[in-house]
Amino acid sequence: MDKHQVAGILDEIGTLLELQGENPFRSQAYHNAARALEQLEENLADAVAADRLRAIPGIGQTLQEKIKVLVTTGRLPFYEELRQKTPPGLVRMLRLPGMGPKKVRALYEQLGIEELEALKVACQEGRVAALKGFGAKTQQKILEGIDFLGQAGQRLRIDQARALADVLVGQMRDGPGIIRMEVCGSLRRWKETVNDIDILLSSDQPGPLMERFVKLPGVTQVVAQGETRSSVVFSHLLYDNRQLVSIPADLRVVRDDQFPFALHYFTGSKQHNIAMRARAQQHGLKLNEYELAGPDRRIPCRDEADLFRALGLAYIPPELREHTGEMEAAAEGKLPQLIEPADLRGTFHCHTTWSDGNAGVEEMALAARRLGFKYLGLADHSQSLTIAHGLTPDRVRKQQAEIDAVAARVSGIKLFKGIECDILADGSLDFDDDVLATFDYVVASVHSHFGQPEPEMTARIIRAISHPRVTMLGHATGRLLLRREGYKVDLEAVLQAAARHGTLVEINAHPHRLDLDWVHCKRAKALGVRMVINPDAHSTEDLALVRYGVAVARQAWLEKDDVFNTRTAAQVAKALQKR
DNA sequence: GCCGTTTTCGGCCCGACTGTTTTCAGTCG
Repeated sequence: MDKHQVAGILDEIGTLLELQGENPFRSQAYHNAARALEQLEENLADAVAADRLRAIPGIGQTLQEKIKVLVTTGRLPFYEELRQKTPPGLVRMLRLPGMGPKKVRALYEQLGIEELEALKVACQEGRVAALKGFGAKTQQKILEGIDFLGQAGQRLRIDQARALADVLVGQMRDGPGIIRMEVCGSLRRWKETVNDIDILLSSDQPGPLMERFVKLPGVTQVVAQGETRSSVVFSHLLYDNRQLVSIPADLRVVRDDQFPFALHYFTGSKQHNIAMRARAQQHGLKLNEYELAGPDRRIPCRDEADLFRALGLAYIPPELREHTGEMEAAAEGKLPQLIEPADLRGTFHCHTTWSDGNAGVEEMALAARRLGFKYLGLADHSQSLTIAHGLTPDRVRKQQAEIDAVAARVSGIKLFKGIECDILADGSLDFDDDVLATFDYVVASVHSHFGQPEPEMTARIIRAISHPRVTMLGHATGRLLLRREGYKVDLEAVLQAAARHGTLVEINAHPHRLDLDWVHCKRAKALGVRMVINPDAHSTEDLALVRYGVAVARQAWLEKDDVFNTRTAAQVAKALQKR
């Protein structure tokens, strides 16, 4: 059982305990432990074997033992008993907005409702409104919530949420009365997926702004409207008007002198905030979303940097605010100089119409130049991937001739000739050495036999990346975002092999299949692996997706030198030649 | 269930908003 599975079970236990009406701090302890496990960099089985779990903050004696049982036996009697006495439908009912464990429990105990479908019927028959503590409005909200869950209610990918946030902010900006405005929450921390959009603004007249917000075009539901905070559901068409995407959006308004505190507070994460409040307490101060204050004085701050400084901390970038050691590092002045989007000088994993891309070589080159890139690596698919028009050796020659021709025509951008070469089932490569030798670089990727058992998949990838012609490993885990699945691979072993052979490992930045997450990247860095941020671009627009890769790199505390494509074109050319 | 330079017991962030209440519990972030 890997750490994600164990973390999932601990999370579920926490939820089940809430539904049992347990001490909330006890259930919280399970959620906290789940979070801690997700961020574990090393292999969970190793940590268990070496008795290192206890050292992780949030995991004590009891949880260490439960995790150990789970990892070694794959089961946990305590969990199974808990599941037995809680109908699984109750967990789904918790996802309804405004429904917490107490309400779900009341519905179950007093009406015997244990499924969303039964709840809907009970609402329609008016039985819910008759319950003590419930009423007509609650009943109506539940019905709306069931509807919303049916059509949306899912976490959104960050690229979709950003697009919607841009629309919302743009619409708000058109009006008067706004002093400062910022998108905060998990969106500002660049999490892969987000639950909602949080917008914070400062103003002297919150009332009219609230009115405007809830009446914006695209607002399909007003969930709450107060003097300083409103919640709506916002819907917008994305992808050339082909897909309607909905997401809850919150607006909060504060006075301008409160803005830095509110910005920090609403950016989170929750764990980071709790740690910050504790630190404020150690300084004899109280921190909330409005102020940092002692018993007899308020400490004025113009921006977040002032706030951190007042607590003896260097400025912590939003991407680092996950309570994973950033406070300690900031206190000791040991925060890294994070890689910046502008540090990227080019990218490598890009397809063209020669295989399954939808733009030609020249179009891609021009688009890369417009983005300010100094070089672009073209890496179409190799011959085995027939479904994607993989290049045969003959077409490789023709494509390379075209790249030379485009390079001669287009100035200001250097083109590298690459290939995304399939790793065949046995770990051999899809071209003979004489063909491989014609490329500036080779990205090796798995595109077939995804179902191989872990040992075979691992051996296959390690064999491929130890090949002297292979420059970088493409989508190392094949992880698909939202579905969270990839191929089964011992990533630790793969990263160690990459470190041994000096193989670059790609941070695949395409939001659809973001591959290495920040925990993986931290581990990779610790093992001495250098990374490369690639968008797996199939269109000119996809090139801009490297920004998401930069976000992952920042979350992993990577600096400019940790990432290969921060080098100049000349440095890249030299490095590739040496191989 | 976790945690400890005020603590091994008694805390555990805290304020806004809603709905059902008549002073507050539940939910959310």
